[in-house]
Amino acid sequence: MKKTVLIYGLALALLVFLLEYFEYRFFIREMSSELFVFIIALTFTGLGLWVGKKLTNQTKIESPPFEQNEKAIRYLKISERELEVLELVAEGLSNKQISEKLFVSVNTTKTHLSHLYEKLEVKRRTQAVEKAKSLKLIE
Amino acid sequence: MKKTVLIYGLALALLVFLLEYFEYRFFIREMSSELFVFIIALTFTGLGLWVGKKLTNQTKIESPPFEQNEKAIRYLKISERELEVLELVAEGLSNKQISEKLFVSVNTTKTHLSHLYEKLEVKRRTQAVEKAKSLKLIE
DNA sequence: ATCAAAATCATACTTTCGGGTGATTCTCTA
DNA sequence: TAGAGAATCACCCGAAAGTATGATTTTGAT
Repeated sequence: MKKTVLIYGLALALLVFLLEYFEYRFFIREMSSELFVFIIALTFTGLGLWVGKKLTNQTKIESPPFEQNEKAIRYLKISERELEVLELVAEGLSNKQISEKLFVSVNTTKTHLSHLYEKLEVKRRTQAVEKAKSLKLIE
Repeated sequence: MKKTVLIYGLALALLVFLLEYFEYRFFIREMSSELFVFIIALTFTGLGLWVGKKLTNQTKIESPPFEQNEKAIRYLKISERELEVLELVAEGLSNKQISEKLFVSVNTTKTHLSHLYEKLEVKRRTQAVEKAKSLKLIE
């Protein structure tokens, strides 16, 4: 990162220096103004591309961070509690285990699940997990 | 992609045109040569970065290719048929649906599943799917 | 040809899920 | 403060899932 910026700065400085040194007015007389601008433009487009590649490579190779699709959650009108249940289902817990974790009765868990199935338009918990993951509702 | 290149081309053409139109020699007299080069360079570095971002975003979002962990499958002694069942379970199918797809009885499917649960050391289909995915047995 | 593993199926039984219905309490907002 | 939505719980019933045990058939390797 720092290295990339440094190299970029050096390249920039070098170009300016060279132009100055060789009296760039001389070049201008030799080539058309369009060509001159073109060369500068292409050079620095290349540099920009290169810098961009360096920068993105360093941020993208890392872990692909999970970002929850909150829009979808809102759109599907899935409540906080329902989402909690969904996450636990995705971990493979049984209704009973989920109920114990959340300190509610099994019936409550079942109700939440029923609502989830409706909203996700599925029939089974496995399908719910699949859909929820594909919609990025859960990790 | 095409759009990106098009916009880049247009920006380039526009700049050249403007410089020509306003007799850019006039500018040069007003500002130092370093400054002139600087502005061009910065402009096209920015363009390069932008183009780079567009391009990488389109190539990087692609799919990270799935490669099955065959070693683990062999180590766990999971048979072909069992793996098939596992994949269908992961798609959210019921035992009945799986049985129909594989042209076997529900009992057979259940037997395969029992064996899978043993080998994966889990109790439920949801956990089996979770574990199988984390072990890269299935996609 | 024999042996072992895998695949198939069955029967019986228990547990878990899921659907349907209805009720109560809480909380937030118009 | 009235009303809507969320969370809680209960009861019932049928369907699906999972367990246990045992049996037969296929298949591949020795």
